[in-house]
Amino acid sequence: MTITKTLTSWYSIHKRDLPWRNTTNPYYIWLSEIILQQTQIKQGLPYYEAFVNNYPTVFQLAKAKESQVLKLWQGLGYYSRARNLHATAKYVAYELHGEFPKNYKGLLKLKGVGDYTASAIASICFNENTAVLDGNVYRFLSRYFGINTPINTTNGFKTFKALAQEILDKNNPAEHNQAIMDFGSRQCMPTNPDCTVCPFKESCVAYNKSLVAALPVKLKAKKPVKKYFNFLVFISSSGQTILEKREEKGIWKNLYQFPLIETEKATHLNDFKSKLKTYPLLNGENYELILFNDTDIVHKLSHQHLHTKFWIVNLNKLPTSGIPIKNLRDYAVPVLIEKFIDDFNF
DNA sequence: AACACGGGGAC
DNA sequence: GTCCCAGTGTT
Repeated sequence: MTITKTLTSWYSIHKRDLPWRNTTNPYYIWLSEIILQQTQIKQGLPYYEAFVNNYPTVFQLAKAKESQVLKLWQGLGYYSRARNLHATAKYVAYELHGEFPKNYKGLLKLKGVGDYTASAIASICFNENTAVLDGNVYRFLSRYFGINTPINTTNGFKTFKALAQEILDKNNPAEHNQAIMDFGSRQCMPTNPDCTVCPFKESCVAYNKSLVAALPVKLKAKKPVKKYFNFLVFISSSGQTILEKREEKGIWKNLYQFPLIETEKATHLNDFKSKLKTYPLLNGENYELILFNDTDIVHKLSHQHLHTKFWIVNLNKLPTSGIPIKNLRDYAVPVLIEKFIDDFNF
């Protein structure tokens, strides 16, 4: 029995019924693949439904404003995916007349489409023999073949990509690729897989050498840096507040937030008050300052831990142009801000 | 080659 | 707390 026959036999019983499994339309496959990058299916599924419903074709996505696309993406993270999604939709709609490239090489040129996504679309939509290599495939291959090369290195990528390509079913790459990913996700899972029911238990190197928990090998990530954020939540007597768009590159680009003052360490009421005396927006203004959260809210991201205070600034008239508080929810904001808006009773 | 980029969920 | 998730782009 070949690997691929065992995989597809397993897949015929255990495959999940997912909305993008019933189509080979590259627009829908592309949409699902971008949404699922570094994202579990359970988390991405409602976003896929929302995008399909709001933008049934690439032309409608192309016509949308980026702010609308980011609003629909709100909460999913890695927002460059949404910005690249929109840019690519415009490119496909207006430069390629709505037709996605029909092979790996062409797909790879699209913004937000890398080796994995190009391989997935090329195989699923166009039956091109390009093996996918995602977290699930890394895990299965490293265990089955007993390979301890770290997966998050250039050498690891080359090694596992070549192996994935070697075992790819050249007669049915679409089925093979989806089967191997589902298998990694549902049978050969990261922790405590039930290897006693695994169809590969006779030949799996990791299982037979008790290396399942040790594979795959992955180089350690850096520790996240701590940052100290102070958001100024302006509230005017006419019910307005101030939102700013994050224009600079980096985290949350093109999302909105309350005016932010970042400090080197945690602040307290009195030193923050004196700090505000040199803050341009509040220079010479009369206002009342109230700290919303007594203890810092710690928002944990992969690379940053954000220790956050929300300062309520009550005043008669805003020092600059603002927006009605009732319109706050029209703007795409980070989850940290969204949670505050939910918790604070405006 | 190393790093930045979100947020949720499992253990 | 640690690790992972249908990875990609930048430096």
